[in-house]
Amino acid sequence: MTRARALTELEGAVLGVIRAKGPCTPYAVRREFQASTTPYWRVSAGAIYPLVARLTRERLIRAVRPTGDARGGTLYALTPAGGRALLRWLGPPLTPLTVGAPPDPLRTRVGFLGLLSPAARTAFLDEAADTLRRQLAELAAVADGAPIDPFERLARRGSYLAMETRLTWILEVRKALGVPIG
Amino acid sequence: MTRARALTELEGAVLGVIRAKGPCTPYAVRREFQASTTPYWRVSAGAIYPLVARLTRERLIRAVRPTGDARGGTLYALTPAGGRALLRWLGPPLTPLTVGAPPDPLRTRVGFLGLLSPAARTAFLDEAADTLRRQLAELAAVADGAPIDPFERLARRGSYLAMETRLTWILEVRKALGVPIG
DNA sequence: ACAGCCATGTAATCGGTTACATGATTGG
DNA sequence: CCAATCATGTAACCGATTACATGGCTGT
Repeated sequence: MTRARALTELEGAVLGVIRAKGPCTPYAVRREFQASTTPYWRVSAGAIYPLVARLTRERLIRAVRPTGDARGGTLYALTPAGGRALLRWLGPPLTPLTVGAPPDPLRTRVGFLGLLSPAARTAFLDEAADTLRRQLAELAAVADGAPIDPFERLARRGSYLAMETRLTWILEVRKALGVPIG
Repeated sequence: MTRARALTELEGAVLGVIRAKGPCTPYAVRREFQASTTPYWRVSAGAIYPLVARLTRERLIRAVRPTGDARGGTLYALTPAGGRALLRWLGPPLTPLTVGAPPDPLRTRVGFLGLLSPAARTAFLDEAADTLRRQLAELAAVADGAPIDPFERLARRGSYLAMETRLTWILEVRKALGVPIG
C-alpha cells in the first residue's frame, strides 16, 4: 500500500470536473477552466495533457472510450481510487492553505504604494477602482441568464463578493490617503 | 538595449522589500515574507537564494557589503535599473492578472460541494466557518499594537476584509443549503 | 559544553508556461 | 476551396518546493 501523494489544486479540480460532468476529453476539461471567472486558471495544453497522463498512470482516472471523431480524442472517467482521492482533496478536513488568506497581487502592491509619487498613486488607485467596477459589471451580467449548477453558482457568488470587497477596500485606501476627487 | 523580462510576483515583492527596508540579507527578506499574514508566501531557502543570484546577475540588485558576522552573509540593495524594474512591476498600468479575481482554494472546493454527502457538507462548512473566525480573531489581535508602515497597514486591512467576506459568504452558503443549526 | 536554533546555501525534482507541430473541422 | 479555428499533443525551459548539508550563534 504505497502512500497516496497529495494532489495539486489543479489535479484536484480536474478530478472534480471529470466527476461532475461525466467522461471528458482533456480538452473539454480545459475549456471548463477557461470559462471560469478567474484569470488564474489558464490551464495550458502543456499542463492538461501531462496531467491527464499522470493521473492515468496513477490509476486515478482511466480512458473509457475514444470520442469517435477522427481526431483521436479520448474520454476519461474517475476510477474508484480517483473518487477517493477527490474526496480527500476536497475535505473535510481543510488545510491551513485552503482556508487561509489567499494571495492577491493587488494587495501585495498596495503594501508598496509608499514608493510611488502621489500622482502615480492616484493613477494606480483610480485604474484599480475602474477595472474592478468594470469586472463587477461583467460578473453580474454573466450571472444573469446562466443556467448553472447551484454549487457553481455559490462559488461564483463568492467570487463576486470578493471582488466587491476589493473595490470598497480600494476606495477606502484612496480616502485614507486623501486622494483628490477620483 | 536587451528587452527587460517581466518580473514574477515574488521577484517584484522582493525588490519592494529591499527598497522599503534598505540593504537586506536574503534571509532577512525571507523572514519579512514569513511574517506576512498569508500562508501563501512561504519563500523557501531554495527560492530566495537563487532569486537573489538571478536579480544580481541581471543587475537589478547588488551586494553592498558583508554583514560583518562570521556567517558570510551579504547585504543587497537596489541598483537604479532595479528601482525602475520595481516601478514597472508595481504599476500603473495594472495587468488583468493583478486586478482580476485572485484564486481561492476554498471557493474552488465550494464549487464541488455537490459531490459530498449532506453530513460531510455540513462538516466542511462548519470547519471552514470556525477556522475563518479563529483567523479573523488572530488578524485583529495582530493589528492591535503593531507599529507598522501605513501602507502595510492598509494591505493588512485588505486581507482582513477579504477574510471577513469569505466568512459571511460561507455562512450564506450554509444557509442556502439549508444546513441544520451549525 | 553542547543542544538546538539561526543563517547560508545546494541538488534533485516537479508542476506549470511558452512555443511549436500536426491534422481535423468549419465558415464564408 | 481555402483560411481560420479546433483539438491533440510534444519539447524546452523556468521558477518554486523539498530535502539535505554545513557551520555559526545562543541559552542553560
